[in-house]
Amino acid sequence: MLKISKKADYALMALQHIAAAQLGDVIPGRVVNTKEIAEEYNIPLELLAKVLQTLSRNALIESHNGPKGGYVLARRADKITIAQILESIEGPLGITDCSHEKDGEFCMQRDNCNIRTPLLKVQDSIAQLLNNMTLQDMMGGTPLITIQSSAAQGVAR
Amino acid sequence: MLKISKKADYALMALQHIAAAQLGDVIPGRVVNTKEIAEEYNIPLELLAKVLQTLSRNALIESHNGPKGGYVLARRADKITIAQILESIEGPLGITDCSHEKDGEFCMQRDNCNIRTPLLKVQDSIAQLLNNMTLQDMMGGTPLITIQSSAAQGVAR
DNA sequence: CCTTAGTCCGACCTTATTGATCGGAGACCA
DNA sequence: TGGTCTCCGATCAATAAGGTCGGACTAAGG
Repeated sequence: MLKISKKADYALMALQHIAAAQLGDVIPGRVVNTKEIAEEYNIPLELLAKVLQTLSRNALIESHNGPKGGYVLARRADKITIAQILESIEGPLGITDCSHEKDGEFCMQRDNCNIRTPLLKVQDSIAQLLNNMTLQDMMGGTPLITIQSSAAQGVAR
Repeated sequence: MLKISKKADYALMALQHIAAAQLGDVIPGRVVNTKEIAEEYNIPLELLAKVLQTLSRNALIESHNGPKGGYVLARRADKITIAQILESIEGPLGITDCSHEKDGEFCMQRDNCNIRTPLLKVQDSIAQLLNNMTLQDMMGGTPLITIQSSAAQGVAR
């Protein structure tokens, strides 16, 4: 239960990879294309492309077309939260259907609903969790920043 | 995103109702049948029945057949956690596909996967949240527990 | 300047999961 | 013992996810 979609998974992997490339696993500011990511993680190429398009449309990454093109982070890794990434792909966080009811529409159970309030509390806790964790925080295994020792480069790629 | 299924929703409503009936909104120890719950909350009768069957099979409620039959809580409301309820309906908690991989099977991305560890941290936090909240806590606007998000700190570095 | 290879982009199809439904079996009470 | 009320298991339709195809654009290289 509460499983996030494959597309969201792919988005997280791709962003982690792009961030790592940009922070300097080889060359700082490097542009990385769809094919490279797809092969690295065994993700269906065309599906990953679709995911990256969505992320681009939501201004999390920037696309550069043509030969030597690819994607670059739109802003610093510590300014991109997990919540933003997931919401770009799967839409707004909503444990229940009645989480974001507009005026006028409401579920059939609304009148006597006895679980709405507690569930919204749970939802808030999860939202807080995802909002407080950034892409930077996910870069645990890979060396942060720095062009440094050749040992570090060996590990990174 | 992260939306729980309708069936899980129904399960929570039904259990809350059964618990309320049992704790004495009219008669303590009262047996409540499927039809009563379905009408109270405008839930499709047959679908709710299926949900209750599942809960019964998972030993969260006890079924009594025949006229004047119905369902009763299998144990005290403060001994039933939200996690147990949701898992009965939707299966074990798993943010990602690789959450409960058995030996031998693993996702294609496993080798170079860079997000598995941080996501498992997030999952643990959510599990903790759901395990610490009982059916009792959902009764009548009672105060709720809130966990502070420790996932981000735990993963960083 | 023009060709060409490489890239992103948007619409389409297939498959799996959820939501909902139907008829039957068992149990209790009169 | 008959009838009625209840739970139960198997089956069908709707929705969303996963995956695929061809076209449009860009920038380099001759």
